[in-house]
This record gives sequence, structure tokens and C-alpha cells, in this order.
Amino acid sequence: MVKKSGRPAYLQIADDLREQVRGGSLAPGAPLPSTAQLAEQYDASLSVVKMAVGILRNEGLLIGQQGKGVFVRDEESSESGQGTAVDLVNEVIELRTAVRDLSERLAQVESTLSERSDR
Amino acid sequence: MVKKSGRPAYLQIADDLREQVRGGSLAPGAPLPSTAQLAEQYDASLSVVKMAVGILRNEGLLIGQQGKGVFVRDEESSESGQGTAVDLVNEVIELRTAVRDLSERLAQVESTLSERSDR
DNA sequence: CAGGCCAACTAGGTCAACTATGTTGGTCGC
DNA sequence: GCGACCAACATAGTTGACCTAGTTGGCCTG
Repeated sequence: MVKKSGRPAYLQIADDLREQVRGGSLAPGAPLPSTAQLAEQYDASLSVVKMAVGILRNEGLLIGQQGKGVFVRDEESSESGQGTAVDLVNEVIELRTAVRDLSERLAQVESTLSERSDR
Repeated sequence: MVKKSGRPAYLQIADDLREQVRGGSLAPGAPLPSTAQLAEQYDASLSVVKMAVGILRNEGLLIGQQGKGVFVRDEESSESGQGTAVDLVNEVIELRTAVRDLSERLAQVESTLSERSDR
């Protein structure tokens, strides 16, 4: 990261990675270099790399798996945070099923708890 | 931040602030407490507060002004592209984090229960 | 009184170190 | 061969420090 623009390093790295994903140079499902390797590659500290990855992880573009690595998200969506309406719809569908799942599991747990505490 | 959920502190703080904005307890244009005050208020380090603010800043919900403070985005301050869609996006983001949080807590409870019934 | 300087705040960025946790591969003893 | 163990590596989270830069208000000098 030698670019001397006023733009902070962690944003430059995030931009670069985002572009690599969009450009196909990092295919969906493919692993990124390790944090340490990226740090060396961009000539930045571990912290700024972790920040950059954190942003893209927050945007849903990357998925980090502890102990294994960071991977480009496959499946739908991608496209940066504030995406199209289609992304939003998909997100809502996901959330709806997630809520239904949670409700069922909660009911299960609750009944188990009340049974046990009753006696 | 004393909540003992598995959710990391910087996300809990981000969620809380996001909710305060949506709930109107932090009006558009209003300033947030200083970083140091927030850190004390949440009983967290400066770093995690800065991280939380950074996320919301990245989401466009907050606007930081160096030397002055951090303010809740004021409707049409800066373009921010989609206008009304931003509200929906924020709502979805909030729901997503809420679901993730609940999911983790449920998983915690479930594993505790199954452990206990094992013996 | 006016102007300028300075100290005390603010946010933002970067770095280094530590902990926790998960994955993987190799070695050692049986 | 197989299981237990262990070392090396990975992400993730947290903390504390240091530096930059903008803003504000008060104090002091001319």
C-alpha cells in the first residue's frame, strides 16, 4: 500500500480486495491469502489488514472461518453493502426462515425447561 | 457492556447505538457522547468504541467530524445514494444482527441443556 | 480592546502485543 | 495401524499506546 492518497490504508485494502472479488481474480469460494501474507503483500500492519477484512466481512462479501481462513462468499448477493432491492428481498427471506427456526428451537427449550423445573 | 452473550463487544455497542438512533433517543443531527464518554458508559476500551462507531460510520448512519464529534446522519446531509432505501437497509441490518445474536444465545442454552441431560 | 498563541478537547488512523479458539498435520507410544 | 498428544498455523477479539488533525476557548501580550 504505497498509494499516498489521503484515503486510509485499511480502506484502500478493502477497496482492492473488493475489486479483486468483483473482477473475478478472487473466485467465489476461493480462500484469501492469510492475514500475515496480505499484510506483507500490502506492506501494512496486521491491524489494518484485519480491519479491511472486517469491513468486507461485515458487508457479507467475505466469510471468515476461524482456524481455516477467509473465503469469498459464494451464493447470491455479493455486491457491496447497500445493494439492490433484490438483495434486500433475499435478505428478508433469509431472516424470515431464521426467525421461524429460532422460534421452534426456543419453544423446544422452553418446554424442556419447564418440565424439568416443575419437579 | 456486561452482557455475557458470545457476541463481541464492539458489535453489541454498535447494535445499541443503532437502536438508539432508530428509537429516536438519538435524534438526527444530534451529537453522540465523546468516544471517551462512550467507553466509560459501556465499560469498554476506547478501541472497541472506535470500532463500533467506525461500523456505523461505514454504514452511513453516523457522521464523524474531526475535532468536533460524531453526529447522527441528518436526512439529506450528503447524498448517500439511495435515500429512502437506506432506512430499509438499516432495518435489515438490525434484524440480521438481532437474529444472529439470538441464534448464538439459543445455541448456548441448547448446548447447556444437552450437556446437563447427558449426565 | 485586538490579535495571536496555546492548552485542552475532539475524531481518526496505525501499530504491537496479548488472549481465545479452531484446524491441521506430525510424532510418539502402544 | 491407531489413538493421544502436541506444535504450528489460522481467524477473531481486545487492549493500550502513539500520532495526526481539526475545533474551541481562554489567556497573555502588544
